[in-house]
Amino acid sequence: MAERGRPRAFDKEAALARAMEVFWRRGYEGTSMTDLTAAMGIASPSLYAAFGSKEELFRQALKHYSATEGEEIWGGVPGAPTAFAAVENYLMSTARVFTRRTKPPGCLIVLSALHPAEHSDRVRQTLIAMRAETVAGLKARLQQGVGAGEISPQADVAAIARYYVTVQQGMSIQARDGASRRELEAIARAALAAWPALIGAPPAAASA
Amino acid sequence: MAERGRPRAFDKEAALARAMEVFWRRGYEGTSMTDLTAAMGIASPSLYAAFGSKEELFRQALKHYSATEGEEIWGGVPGAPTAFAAVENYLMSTARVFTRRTKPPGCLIVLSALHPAEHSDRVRQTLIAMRAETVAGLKARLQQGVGAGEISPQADVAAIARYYVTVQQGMSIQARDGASRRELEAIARAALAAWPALIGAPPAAASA
DNA sequence: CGATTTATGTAATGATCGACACAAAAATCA
DNA sequence: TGATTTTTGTGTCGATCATTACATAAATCG
Repeated sequence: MAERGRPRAFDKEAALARAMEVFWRRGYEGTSMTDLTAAMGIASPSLYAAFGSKEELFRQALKHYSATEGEEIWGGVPGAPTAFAAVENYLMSTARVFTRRTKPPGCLIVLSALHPAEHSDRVRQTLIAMRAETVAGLKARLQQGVGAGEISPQADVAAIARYYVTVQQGMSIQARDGASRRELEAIARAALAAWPALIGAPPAAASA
Repeated sequence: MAERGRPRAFDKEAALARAMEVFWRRGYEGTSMTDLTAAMGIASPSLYAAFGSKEELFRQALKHYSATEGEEIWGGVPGAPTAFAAVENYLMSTARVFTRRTKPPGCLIVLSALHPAEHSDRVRQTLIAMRAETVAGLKARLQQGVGAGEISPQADVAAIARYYVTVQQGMSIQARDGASRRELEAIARAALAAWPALIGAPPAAASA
């Protein structure tokens, strides 16, 4: 390569991974520049030169999270053999990823910015959009299940997708409260127990 | 009454209600003294004289929340005719209370302090304990259902309670993301669809 | 080599955080 | 009335927030 100027003295990818973990554990607003520079092992001018600002660093941390943790949770969904297997894999992967001893519990995308605030509202809106995309992605996979004859065309796949994503988001709270992997798996199994009742025609009461 | 000294010039109960709503909307750390004094219509020395500190004000707001919103969500649970009716009432009340146009979406107890932080960790621990009490309360109501013969003695009532509380906590996230009352009710119905499968003996796979 | 470019460490910016000192105001008590 | 007690409004405390000036260090280019 041989680029001009003094070379960077730290590993940018490693520093980003550290930053991601701090945001994950403490939230966007709850993370201070002091927290970040301490965890990344660099001074603030280096952080600004490499990542732009706290908000831009967070956005790059979001990408890193999607590529690593997000992939581990969601990776099995698109190629799952059935719609049920996709949902099952999604929730069971969640139970595992949310309870690793070396990583913060729960989900970065769900927990990082839940409250409206002037100086973080763009971040919050981004996260809301990402969560909506999760519902849309699961709905799309369920729609495949309708095409495959696994799910009734009468079923409300949007509602089913929203339900399972809601359970997964609740698991973030539970993980924060100290729930074990086994407990999260039991929650996932309970949620999956509704499946047979959901994939048929909707009950008459729903359209009344 | 006739107490000594200059009388308070503001309504303490009304000011507490305003403070509760600010904490509810913006979270504990996300709420500043400036936010509070503006919403309550008083200056900070009056706030400190009447409520002690930001943390003590929050704790009193928590009590107020439990007595009003909490009661509206939970009130029907203890006296419900059946265990199923209790859970149904819990989730349906939640869908209504979480989506009132004049109030912040979602639950104060669930959303206010999810991240560990030095100057708010006692508050966070209190909220964790309150959420654990919710699970314990629902479990106790389900246990009554076991006694009444509605639920199999083999069923894992602790897991069932944790599952339904998890769904309700996920509904807080959904409400924050703009879900409507109808959408939350659909989530609740989907969660309730698991009920028949949950109240029998646990599947063999669960104990393997 | 000297000139240029980029990164680093120190230190400081203005803004905001929660909390409080202080004195004036408004009530009761003697 | 004067003494006592409590609240109110103004102003400010040190600490911390995200961000950046500035000078120095370390690399490449000519």
